[in-house]
Amino acid sequence: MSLVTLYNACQVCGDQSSGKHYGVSCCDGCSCFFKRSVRKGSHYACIAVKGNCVVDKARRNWCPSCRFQRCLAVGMNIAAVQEERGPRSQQAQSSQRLLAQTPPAPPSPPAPTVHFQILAQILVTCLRQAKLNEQFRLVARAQQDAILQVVWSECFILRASHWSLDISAMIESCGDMQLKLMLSEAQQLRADLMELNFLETLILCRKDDTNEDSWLYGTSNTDSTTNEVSNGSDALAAEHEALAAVTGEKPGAGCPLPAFPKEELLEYADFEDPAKEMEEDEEALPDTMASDARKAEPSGSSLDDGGSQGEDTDMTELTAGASGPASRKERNGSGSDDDDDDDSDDDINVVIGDIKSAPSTYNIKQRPNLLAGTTAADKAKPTAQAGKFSIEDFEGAGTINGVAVHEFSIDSLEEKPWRKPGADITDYFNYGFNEETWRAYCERQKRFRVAESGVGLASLTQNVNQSATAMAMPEGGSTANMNVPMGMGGPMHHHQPIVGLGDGPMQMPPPGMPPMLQHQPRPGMGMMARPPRPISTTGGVKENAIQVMTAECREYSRGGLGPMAPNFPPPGASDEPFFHEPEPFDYGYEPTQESQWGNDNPGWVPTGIKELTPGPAHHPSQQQQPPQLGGPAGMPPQMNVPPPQMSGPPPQLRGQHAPPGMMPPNMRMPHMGMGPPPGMLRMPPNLNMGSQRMPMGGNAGNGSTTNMPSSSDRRTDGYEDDRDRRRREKDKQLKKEQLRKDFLDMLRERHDIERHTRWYDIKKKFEADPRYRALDSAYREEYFEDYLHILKEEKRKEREHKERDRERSNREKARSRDKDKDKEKDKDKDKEKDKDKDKDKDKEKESSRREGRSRSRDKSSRRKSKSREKDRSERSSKQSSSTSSGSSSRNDKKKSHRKEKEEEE
DNA sequence: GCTCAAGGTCACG
DNA sequence: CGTGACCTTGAGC
Repeated sequence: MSLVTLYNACQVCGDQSSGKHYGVSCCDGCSCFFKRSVRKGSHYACIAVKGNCVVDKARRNWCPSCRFQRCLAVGMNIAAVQEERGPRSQQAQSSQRLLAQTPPAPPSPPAPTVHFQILAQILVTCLRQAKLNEQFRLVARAQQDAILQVVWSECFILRASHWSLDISAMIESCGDMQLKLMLSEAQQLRADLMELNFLETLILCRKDDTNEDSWLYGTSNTDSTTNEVSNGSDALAAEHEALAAVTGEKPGAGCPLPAFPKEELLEYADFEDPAKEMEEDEEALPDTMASDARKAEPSGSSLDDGGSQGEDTDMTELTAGASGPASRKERNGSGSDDDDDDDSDDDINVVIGDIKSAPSTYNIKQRPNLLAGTTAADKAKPTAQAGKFSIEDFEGAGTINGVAVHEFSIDSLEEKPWRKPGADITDYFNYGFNEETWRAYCERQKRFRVAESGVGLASLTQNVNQSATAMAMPEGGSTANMNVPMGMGGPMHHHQPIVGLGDGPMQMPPPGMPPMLQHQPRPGMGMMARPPRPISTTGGVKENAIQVMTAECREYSRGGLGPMAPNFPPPGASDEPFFHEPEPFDYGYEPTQESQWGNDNPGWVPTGIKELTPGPAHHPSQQQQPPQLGGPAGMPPQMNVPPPQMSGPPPQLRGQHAPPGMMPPNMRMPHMGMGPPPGMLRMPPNLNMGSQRMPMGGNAGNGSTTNMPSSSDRRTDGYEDDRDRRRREKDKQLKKEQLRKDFLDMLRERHDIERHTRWYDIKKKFEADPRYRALDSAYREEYFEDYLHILKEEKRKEREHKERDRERSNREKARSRDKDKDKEKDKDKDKEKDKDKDKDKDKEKESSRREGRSRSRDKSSRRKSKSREKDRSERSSKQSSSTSSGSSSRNDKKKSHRKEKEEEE
């Protein structure tokens, strides 16, 4: 082992390298670990599930999965691991036999198996990442599987292009130029981790022709909740399927990819599926494969699609309007021409009738104490069923002074009790909101609501304190406002009064509202517990009870949007990257969206979707709105979305599909109000539909169809707004990071900070520093803690290093000491032997004296030879024992050998 | 004979 | 039972 390698760091764990092992400079531990893993064919599962555990000296044993993955990533050569040779005692014999029988296999040309292992590793990683994708997780498992079957190849290319190890050689060896080209194109994106994840989400969550039929729109059996038919496989089956697809079994692969040996891949799929255990009891993999349209789509183009969208990473993001398929289509140039196609599935239902008086099929759990009043309409509603959500839960916003809670300006409060010293902010804000984040949250709520239907606008007008804010609302909201034909504004002011805006007691407030205004999320609400949207329960204006229901509406409801109680994170959260970027040191509890937003049941999916899927009976033929009732003539179909006030199912559909207690068709979830969930990119374009919907309601009121801006315009506006917003947020994030860095640098400049230094003691010393001032006070202490943590880590490493050095020097000293001792012992022995010889000689002399000089010489020579033999045997026994104890060295052997020779001489 | 990179062994946690 | 330090072995120079 050379000194150079001695002080190299292990490429796997950073420990001291003991030389090159399997092609990589690494430590004994990692070498051994790799060898054992390969030999045993160990399949590990990441303990943290994420597959991004830190592999360093201290933590390399935490997660063997990640360690092995790291081994592969740094290029350890599986093929270099030889077969077991058996115990040493038998090695000599067996090796001779082996040598005679078979020529030794060359260890290193990287065999195809290595490629497969690594490529399979990549594939498993990207499948796993997909499963962990925050947005993708919102989709039902079975749907995830279906999507993965279609898009795995794109994800694979994406991951492969950014794999830590350059796999281009492997890809090249596959001989597929197209694949190589795609890979290099993807590599040119040079996406960072966040962008990578974002692109992946785009791939996973985009809507396209394939999946809207098969799973997104509920025409397949893939819904996990409604279709309990399970083939016994778990979600891992998706990986199997995807892997199988690579092998050519399934035609779903869009990308040309190297043909993996199926066995190996399946093995790998088993190998590292973190979700396996978690999902064992989950639903089966759907049999439905992607539609032909999707298959026909050149994977390259789809990747390019993702890639081009990658440029928009910072702008697309959360809102359906911006990131949904419509925007994609617009960007692709087909624009609104495709709307018809889009909407062919939209199943527009126009329902005329007295919704209020009609028996609702919603399973409403009445909460009379919270309802704004028991109007006739309210009374008409059916009684609640326990465990089901209530439409009021959604639609009935809590109110403060007659203003919906999320439209109520807390700035208007003269007294802000949560600011008082000693006040517990959680007494006033739930879900981690504080005044600032709540305010921003409300802003966003308003924006979305206004964009959606104008209802928010209406409600804003009720709030004097906020009207100005609303009008000055940045981004999409204002645009939408301007587009709202106020002339149609019946619904806002008269025809469909807004729940919670009345004088009655407030209704269900959104999460985060002051407890005084809020009730706890109810069991059974699950993902439905989203912040409500104002809806009429008080007006009961029958003549406007027109329902236009679109598939988007349904899709919005069922696309897994539920888990987000508020459909988008609070502003505080929005500062965070859209994705959870794997934190290298992140092992602890990580608040998920679900946990933060009080989602009781993340896996919840609305029931009855399959049954509720509109059949041919109410397909466009039926659903085309009569001109006098539906949207204005010529209005794009997606404009004809139901007015938010709608609270009952289309009468003609009642009872047709929905069993008693089920949600009505087209209303799988009483979605209404909020914006799309973060990153629900696959949502249909009209999810951000308020601006389209509102005029619809207005139109219902007076039939006016004039001044209707085109939906595409509005969507584009929303898209632009979102782009800006994303840009701003990204900039903000960068600034924040820079501030943090500066702050840490500032701390580092002071050398008197120690582990136990307290922030309050030291912060005064920084007050003059601009870096200190630049940072928001809320973050200072936090970053200080971070710095202390970093200090600790550094000290720990230093200590370890010193200890290592000390141990090494001790070891060396001990060795030299042992050698000295051995020498001394040998000398002593030699002396003793000499003495013995002397004694023998004396004895011999004596005996010779006794027996006679003539015979003595012969005898003594014999004795001498005997004693020599004895000595030799003694030494050899000693030598063998020392070698068996493992402490002998070659030097010792040589010494003893020399002594023997000397003695023989 | 040296170095390097395979192997095996075994105390340890 | 996994880990990792340590030792042995054999090929190549």
